[in-house]
Amino acid sequence: MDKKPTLRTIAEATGFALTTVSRALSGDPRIAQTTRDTVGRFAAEVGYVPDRAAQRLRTGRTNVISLVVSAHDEILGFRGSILAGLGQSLLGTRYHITMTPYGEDTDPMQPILHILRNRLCDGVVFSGTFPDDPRVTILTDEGFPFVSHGRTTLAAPHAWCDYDNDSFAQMAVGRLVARGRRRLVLLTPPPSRTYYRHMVAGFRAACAAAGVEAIVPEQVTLSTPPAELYRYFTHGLSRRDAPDGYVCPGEVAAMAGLAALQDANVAVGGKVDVIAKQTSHVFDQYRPRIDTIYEDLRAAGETLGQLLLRRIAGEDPADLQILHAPVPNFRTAEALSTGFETA
Amino acid sequence: MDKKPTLRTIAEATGFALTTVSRALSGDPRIAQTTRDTVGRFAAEVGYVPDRAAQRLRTGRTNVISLVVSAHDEILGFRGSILAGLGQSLLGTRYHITMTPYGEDTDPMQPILHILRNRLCDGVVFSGTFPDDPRVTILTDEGFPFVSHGRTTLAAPHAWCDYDNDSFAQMAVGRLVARGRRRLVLLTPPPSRTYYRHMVAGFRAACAAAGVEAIVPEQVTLSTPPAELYRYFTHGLSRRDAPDGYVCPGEVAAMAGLAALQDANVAVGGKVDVIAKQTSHVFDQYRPRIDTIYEDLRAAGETLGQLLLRRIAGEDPADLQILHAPVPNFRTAEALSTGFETA
DNA sequence: ACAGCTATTTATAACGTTGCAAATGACCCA
DNA sequence: TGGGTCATTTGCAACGTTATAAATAGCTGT
Repeated sequence: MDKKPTLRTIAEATGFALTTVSRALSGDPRIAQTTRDTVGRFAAEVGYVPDRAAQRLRTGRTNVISLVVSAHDEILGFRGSILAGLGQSLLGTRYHITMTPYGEDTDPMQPILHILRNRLCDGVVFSGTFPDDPRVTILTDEGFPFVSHGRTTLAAPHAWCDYDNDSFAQMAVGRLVARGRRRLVLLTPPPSRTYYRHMVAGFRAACAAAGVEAIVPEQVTLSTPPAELYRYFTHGLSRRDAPDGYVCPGEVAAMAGLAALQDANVAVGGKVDVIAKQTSHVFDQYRPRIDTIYEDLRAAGETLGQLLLRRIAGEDPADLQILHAPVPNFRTAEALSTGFETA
Repeated sequence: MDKKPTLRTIAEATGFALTTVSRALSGDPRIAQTTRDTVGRFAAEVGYVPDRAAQRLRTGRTNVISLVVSAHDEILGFRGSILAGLGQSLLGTRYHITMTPYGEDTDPMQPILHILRNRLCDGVVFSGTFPDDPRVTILTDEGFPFVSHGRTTLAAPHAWCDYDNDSFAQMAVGRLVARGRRRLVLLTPPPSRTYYRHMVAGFRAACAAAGVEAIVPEQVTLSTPPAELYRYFTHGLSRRDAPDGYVCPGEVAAMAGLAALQDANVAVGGKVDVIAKQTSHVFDQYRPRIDTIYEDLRAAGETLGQLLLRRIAGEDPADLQILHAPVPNFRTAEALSTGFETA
């Protein structure tokens, strides 16, 4: 493989000046069409691709997007799905993706500050948003393009993509109530997250509207280790006023619950129902079948990418806010009776 | 936030020349210890970090590692786990990670050629290795540092990290035989992959040694859609000479099989056993409990990173080959009888 | 034919870093 | 005193690109 072609290579071969070649390749209208064609053709022929480092040094643009996620966001492909979607939306653009993981012990602010200080990218995507998220504040103040996965309660508008957890909870409650459940439990994310509020609000509202009991445990969350969740479920079963419907907005939590029910010989769908939020396809093959509601993380990643590109292009953040709707995946009557459903 | 400090900032402030500052910061022994201290202290104070683009332009080193994975490698966090481990091993080094996904339709060679042509990184990690993998050939020829997840049958040694699928199969067969199974099926990866050979070899050898029947279906693989796998399993149950043990080296396939058994009212662990390869922790919460064998993809990612760093440092590829051993996760006697086991 | 255009092209200088060759000064020994 | 050695520091150039300002050529209209 011969030496990498540069602008100089092309300039010498075509007889034009360096500047002209550079302009021609960027499609500058000041350069004659014929010249642009000649240069473009030759560039394609030798397989010229601009040197990213040189471009970056000169312009300050990095052509890089950073995905900043907690090393903790690992459960069943959260990270991979977001990443896949992001990659999809950036395919064919000049942008590359770099991953910036941070440990559970580390401050979520640290990677952001590092990026800001060293201009490591042209835009940031992050998840796990808090109501009063300092990352949003500083990025907004600096005028640095970003999109958060999740909303805040901050006054200044910023770009975000979020899942409608309020609707999710309402939909889940609606389904459980339709199946005759009267004492519902919602397992929640850690209360510090913004979406805790949306989810609990939707849950309480729907329960109140339906006139059923709403139980929101405080001692366990979706981040509680599975073994402990298992015990929580097992405990609940033996209580006199045992809950008869569980909303589990996480796959691991749902499986822990289902395991507890099955180990206690409680038929799922009989005395008790469990409804899960599904971000992978695990439950498609799970038995017994349960009702689930999808959250498409890959689509979220794709939206995040698209919004970020538009933000980088200068669009108003207030126009860059997208809420994804939950998609129910409820068992059919047939599946409920036979336990089997053709895929 | 004031302007980003550069070498010049430090040079002017300390009174040393640009070159001296650069050397002092890189710990060059030709620079006096006192100078190094002064410069180092001041750099830390103003928060100097070298500009990656400039370094890269000057030295040709990118300080970037590329993870090249198929957009298809998505199932239950394959990609995320490898990535997490890779990130772990690169934490604290000067390397960043970039993801280069390629579509199922695209040639796996394409991203490699692109990287090679444009020197987009200092080292490559890729997975899904073939026996006669052209990626290995070209990267070796070019002398470009890389580590493959998986082996080849090529003569020239190269750096790799692999999972011992031969042992996996033997271990799985051993367990099934110990439980009295006599007609065993191995679901395989697509035959084009190198590890297909290892796995089938281990499976056949172990079956022969134990004197049990070895069935290796050709019409279905781990990449077959779950619904079709489901039908394959259902079909097998009704045959006169029905298999009584299934080795499923993939979580989705295992769950499809288990769903088929349960829908057909065949007790898992009764007439038939299923043993799965587990790369996430889904089966920890799955009921009925089944025997599994772990493949730690996070550890694989970490090993891949470590090997790549050593390869970049110039170590002989022949010394950079690591095989990860399977870790059995078999049900205890108690769990087998009660169906319950304390976590 | 000449000023005044427009269209197109060009030279030069940076961006921040590091490799190379050379310079400076201090010290030592004859 | 002067040449030689050593430790330390310095100036210059270059990596490949693009922004700025300036130059050139070709035209127009009077």
